[in-house]
Amino acid sequence: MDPHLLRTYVTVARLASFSEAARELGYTQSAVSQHIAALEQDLGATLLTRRPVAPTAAGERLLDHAGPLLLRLDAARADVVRMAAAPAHGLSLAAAPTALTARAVAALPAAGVTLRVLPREEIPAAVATGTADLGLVDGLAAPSDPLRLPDVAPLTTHGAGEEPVRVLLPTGHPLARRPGLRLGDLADARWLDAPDAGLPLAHLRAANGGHGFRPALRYEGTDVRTLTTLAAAGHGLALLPESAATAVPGATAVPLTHPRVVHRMELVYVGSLAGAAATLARALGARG
Amino acid sequence: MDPHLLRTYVTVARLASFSEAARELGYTQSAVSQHIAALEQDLGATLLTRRPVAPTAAGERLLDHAGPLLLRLDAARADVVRMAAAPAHGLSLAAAPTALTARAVAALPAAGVTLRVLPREEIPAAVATGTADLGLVDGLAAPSDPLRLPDVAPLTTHGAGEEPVRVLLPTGHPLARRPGLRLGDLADARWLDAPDAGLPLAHLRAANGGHGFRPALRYEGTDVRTLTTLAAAGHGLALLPESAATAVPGATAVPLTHPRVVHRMELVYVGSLAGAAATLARALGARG
DNA sequence: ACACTCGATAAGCACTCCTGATGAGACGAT
DNA sequence: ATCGTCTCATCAGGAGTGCTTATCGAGTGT
Repeated sequence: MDPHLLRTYVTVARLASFSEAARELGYTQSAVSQHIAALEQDLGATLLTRRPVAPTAAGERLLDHAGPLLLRLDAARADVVRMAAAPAHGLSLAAAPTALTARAVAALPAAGVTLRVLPREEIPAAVATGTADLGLVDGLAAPSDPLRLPDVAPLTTHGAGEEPVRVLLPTGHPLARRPGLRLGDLADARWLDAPDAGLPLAHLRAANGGHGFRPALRYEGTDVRTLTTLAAAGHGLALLPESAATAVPGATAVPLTHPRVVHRMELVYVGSLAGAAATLARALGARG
Repeated sequence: MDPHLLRTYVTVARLASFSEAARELGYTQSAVSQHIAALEQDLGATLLTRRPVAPTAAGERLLDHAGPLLLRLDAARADVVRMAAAPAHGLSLAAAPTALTARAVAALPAAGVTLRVLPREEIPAAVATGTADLGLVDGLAAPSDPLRLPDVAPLTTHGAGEEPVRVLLPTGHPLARRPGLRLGDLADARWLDAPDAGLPLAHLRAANGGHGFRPALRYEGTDVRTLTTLAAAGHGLALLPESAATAVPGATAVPLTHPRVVHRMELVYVGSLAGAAATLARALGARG
């Protein structure tokens, strides 16, 4: 199972074409054909149907594995290379959209920081592969419980604060006057689905036994303001940290009383912090 | 970063010898030397000091990555191969020690099952690499929260029941008469440390901010009866699921009132269940 | 001082892996 | 139906890789 072969396999599967994959990878079509044949012989299973080119059942399983595998490989290489390379001069921070509270932004130094906003799931990968020196992820969790992060590499995490969670709804909404809301009562409401902006509706549905939490409008992007505007306009409910949900024109943020979850922020990095990264981490309120 | 090179690297690091590693891998010493040289050139960093052979800082990082990486690789291969191979006749179940409640054991069919008890952390790997068809893991979690499992491969998990947690102490112990105990009050007590038998003291310490929960006696093994006997003899406290902690001669099991955690069991498998495995899963009480 | 162990290096050779050319189906247009 | 075209499989050849054997140089213990 040469990573090379794996890489050509995933591109062939993605492009659904041997010749296209060959062009993209800089090989000849012949080489790609031989790669796939070698993989199939090695594993003792046909991975792709030809004409049309599509993964078989076994091929689908391999695809599930291949992504994380190649990612980990990149992460390992980046990690080791980083130790040998000269320390970077700038400092780059990858943050989830809703993790960028005013407090976090205020903690950034005046100059020399590159800030990149990414979907939450991609942040550990970005940190592991060296795209960012420091990651700031967030998510819902039971109070003082650590977040569940995809483990692409051995990463270190530090808690960096928690805050209450609120349900954002249009001011005219019948539930907007309530002092608090229970999530279970909102399963049948219309929700915003914004996986990249930190509103993982699928998680809520899963926590509710797979029922309810049907998406009304799906937003693909990482802008929280857009999200709050959509919620205010009645396109669906949004579950947001207090700091992101307050002071939204035309919307009311009602505290969530049950289940007892908080919006938690965590700092992610590889190895140990040094220099500017350590300073920033302290400023962001990282606690052991 | 050929997995081959990675594999020889980890064995060299483990054996702290090029020649020994060559013998174990069936290569010549020369080949091993060239492998390491190739890796070092590829990554642009020296990974090992020679004489004595020991990993450098960069090498240590690579070692951290290599284990999970090679494991995932094995898991991927096993998963794909399994799809092509004939379905196994027997059914093998890997279970964590404290996950084997009387209810679980009663659910096993009369014949045709291979049962293997493993430390909790190894079960996902065993299932992923095909060593077991079905895994039964357990652990402490907030009520209805899923467990945190090392993700070696894309695995499916199903909740399979929760039960209260109890602190097991000798009947004569001053705290044994209490109706309930708070974990925070027990940080300074003497605890049993049994990582393989499902008593991860390190987790308790981590949850407590790294303080307290000092190990009194460390037990390396997977036998729960031994553990309860040790607790009854006063060698240290043990945190166990209700079903494992009750009816222990000489010991009293006091409910844990805070934090609100439960002992949760989950079924782990790869892909979807079929045949005997599905029947067993239903019997074990798996819920969607 | 000596033999011995261990890792690095050099040379040789088999084998791998790529390219370029050709073959074999499938599909659409005429 | 026939042709042209597109796509993947196969074949043959050559550059390069990766292994082995052989030898060296540097520590190490006797």
